[in-house]
Amino acid sequence: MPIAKSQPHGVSRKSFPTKETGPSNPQLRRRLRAWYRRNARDLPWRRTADPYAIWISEIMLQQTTVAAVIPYYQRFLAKFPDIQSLAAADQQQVLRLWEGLGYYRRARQLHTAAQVIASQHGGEFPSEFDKILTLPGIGRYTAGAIASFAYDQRQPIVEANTARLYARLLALKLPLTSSAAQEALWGLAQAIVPARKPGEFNQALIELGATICTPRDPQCEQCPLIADCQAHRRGWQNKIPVPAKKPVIEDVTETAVAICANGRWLLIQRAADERWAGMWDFPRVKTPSHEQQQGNVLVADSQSHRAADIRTELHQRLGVTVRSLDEFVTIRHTVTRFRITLNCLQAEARLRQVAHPARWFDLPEMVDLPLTTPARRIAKKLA
DNA sequence: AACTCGTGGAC
DNA sequence: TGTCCAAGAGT
Repeated sequence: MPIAKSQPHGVSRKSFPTKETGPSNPQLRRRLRAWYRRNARDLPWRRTADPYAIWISEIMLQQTTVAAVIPYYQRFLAKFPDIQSLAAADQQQVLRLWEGLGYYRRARQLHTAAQVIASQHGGEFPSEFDKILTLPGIGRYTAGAIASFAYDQRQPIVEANTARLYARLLALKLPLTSSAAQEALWGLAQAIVPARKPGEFNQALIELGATICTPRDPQCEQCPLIADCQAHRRGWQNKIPVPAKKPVIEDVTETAVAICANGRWLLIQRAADERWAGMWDFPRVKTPSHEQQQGNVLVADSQSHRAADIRTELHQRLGVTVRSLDEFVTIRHTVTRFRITLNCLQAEARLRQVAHPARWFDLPEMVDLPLTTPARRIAKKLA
């Protein structure tokens, strides 16, 4: 469970360690607001006060760039303009609209949350911070964002842009993911958010982090807070925040088989406990490999999978007898900690009964399904 | 506290 | 080609 709900009125100005130029300096806030009024980008979710629309945008924006989100946001709101329409939708439609955006749990929880709001909040998005925070997929940041943007409540926010900005203002040398750093960042966020128009002010903080206080080569000369920045004062703006250590990437080779029978294709629905849960994929078989670590990468040296083995496994798992087995395409796909080389084969089979999670689809049906990213690429080549 | 979960753009 | 990174949440 999330911790330490913020206390909007619990922190006095004097309680935060501050100098003349500290975060409680009203000049700082005035400069930031003035800068924002001149430099704010015109983003779709800044044109609305609808908490539903703002909610959708915040979920989509989690770990996702603005440019990637915009077309998804437009399509999603066109299809599901309100909580009721989303709550009434079936999950496959929601996933289809989310396809390509990644982190699909967001879509499933968004859908669940809409149903919770419909059944438990009278269909109206809750305005109380603690109630917002209880909804699935909404954590401390997103609850604060919705509360401040949609309801203009004084709530602090810490996300990628603001975390970097705060870390530089404080010359914070800790990794941002550490609990000590998180405490400092939320402390500053709480101290800096004003009582007047906190939503606009939080947007201004994000905007400054996104466009001026960038990860690399920040444009300090254009920053309205240059005089308040401890990192700039010490010339550390390129050393803060300190990089986190990167996880080992594993190299994986798999074989996918596009099996056709009488114009229908065999797809598998991914299980709830695996990647791309609920989405459809071409059947895959593991390619035997011998992993070996090279530097920071686990490399799989894999001999090409024998056709006879693939045929046997498909028969055992799906009860399908494959006749031909031809090379099709190879897709390289990088996911969180894996670099997947997907050898795709094309095959023909007899149309036979298959049991869940497998199913046959004709081409028009297939293109309407929520497909995994590699499966979508394959489907496009088949069409 | 460390992992998991995706994808595409910038450099 | 590789590396970094994004309006995080859940476990």
